Amino acid sequence: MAMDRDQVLRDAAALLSRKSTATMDEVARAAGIGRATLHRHFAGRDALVRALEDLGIREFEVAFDNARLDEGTAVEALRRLVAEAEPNAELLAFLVTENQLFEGDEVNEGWARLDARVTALFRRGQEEGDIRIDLSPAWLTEALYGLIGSCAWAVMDGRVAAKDFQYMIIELLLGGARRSVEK
Amino acid sequence: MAMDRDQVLRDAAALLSRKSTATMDEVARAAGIGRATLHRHFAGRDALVRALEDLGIREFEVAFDNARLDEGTAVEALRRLVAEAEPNAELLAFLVTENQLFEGDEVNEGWARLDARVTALFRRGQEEGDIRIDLSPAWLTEALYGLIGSCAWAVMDGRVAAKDFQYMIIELLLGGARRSVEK
DNA sequence: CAAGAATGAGACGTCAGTGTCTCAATTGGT
DNA sequence: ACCAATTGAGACACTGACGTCTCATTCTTG
Repeated sequence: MAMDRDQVLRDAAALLSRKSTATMDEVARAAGIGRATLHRHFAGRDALVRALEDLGIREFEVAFDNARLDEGTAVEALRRLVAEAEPNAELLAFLVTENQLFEGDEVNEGWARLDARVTALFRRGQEEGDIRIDLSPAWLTEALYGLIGSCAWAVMDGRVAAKDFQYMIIELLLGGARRSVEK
Repeated sequence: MAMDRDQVLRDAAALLSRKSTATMDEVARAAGIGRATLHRHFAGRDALVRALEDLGIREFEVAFDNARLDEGTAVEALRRLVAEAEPNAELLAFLVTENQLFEGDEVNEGWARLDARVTALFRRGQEEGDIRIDLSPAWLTEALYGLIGSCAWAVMDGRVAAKDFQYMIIELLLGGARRSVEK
């Protein structure tokens, strides 16, 4: 069977986001391939992590494009964004939790660019009056990442149904847990 | 200077939550002590992690007690909970992200007990009509952990002011990002 | 069906991190 | 000021993971 590079990386992300000290052998097993094959495609652990960063940035660059963050209201764009992010949620969880990586790297740049797009989205929502102004765009961005990661883990552990992924994130992020009188 | 065991563990958690592959030497430096001293107090890396689990569970057991989760409305209790959790937010972040640890351990039990208390709090809020019923208590629990961890990191990185910690978490968790018409 | 490419399993040397030890320096209590 | 306890720094051997290699097997392509 031909190795699906991206799928291997996704499996690696799912494992490493939960057990970042996992052995290369464990990563290989988690991806269903041999350790030798893993080394053939990724020179070493560093290269693997670098590849995870690259894939993550590329995937979310595409996801953001597909979500058309500039179209419609910010709230609508946010819904599309979460939907587009779902397939790569575990990858995002890994990148967010392991940002030891962003130390003097140029990867920092790619990530900063993504960050800026999300932050700008929230800011636009604030300017249009749809998003609260007492919560900073930077915090809302972090919170979005955190909720996506948390939900991805909850789904992995079976505490949240996969089909509820988008709903749980969007509803909590936008509406909050408190039950409003109206509605 | 006498070594402050708990402070060392807190420093270790702050580092390990962001760089879980950190060396014992790096942990020691982060805690401002020598590697030998670190080994004197914690037999090894496993023992260190175990100590982090123990401290975390103990701290949050106390924090939950102090928050008096059964008194007043669930929303009020939740505010107290976040306030009590703040000093140990980085510790929580470590425990939540590195739950590889919970594999056949008895630590699982301590954590499950804490989990149950938070989940029960959200459930109580739902029964009292203050919390939305379309978001499961299990998810709200995970989301709370995630937001606390995310905010702790954001504060560490300077993206959120430390003084806004409680406000950012509580307001987002309870009220959501969307700006409601009334209010 | 045959030739080429890719994979899995295992063996092997290497090395960074670990855990232990010693000893001088510092600290804290009396 | 003294003594006991603790610490930091360094040296040391050891271990587990890493990275490379080989070879038989499987998969792919024409």
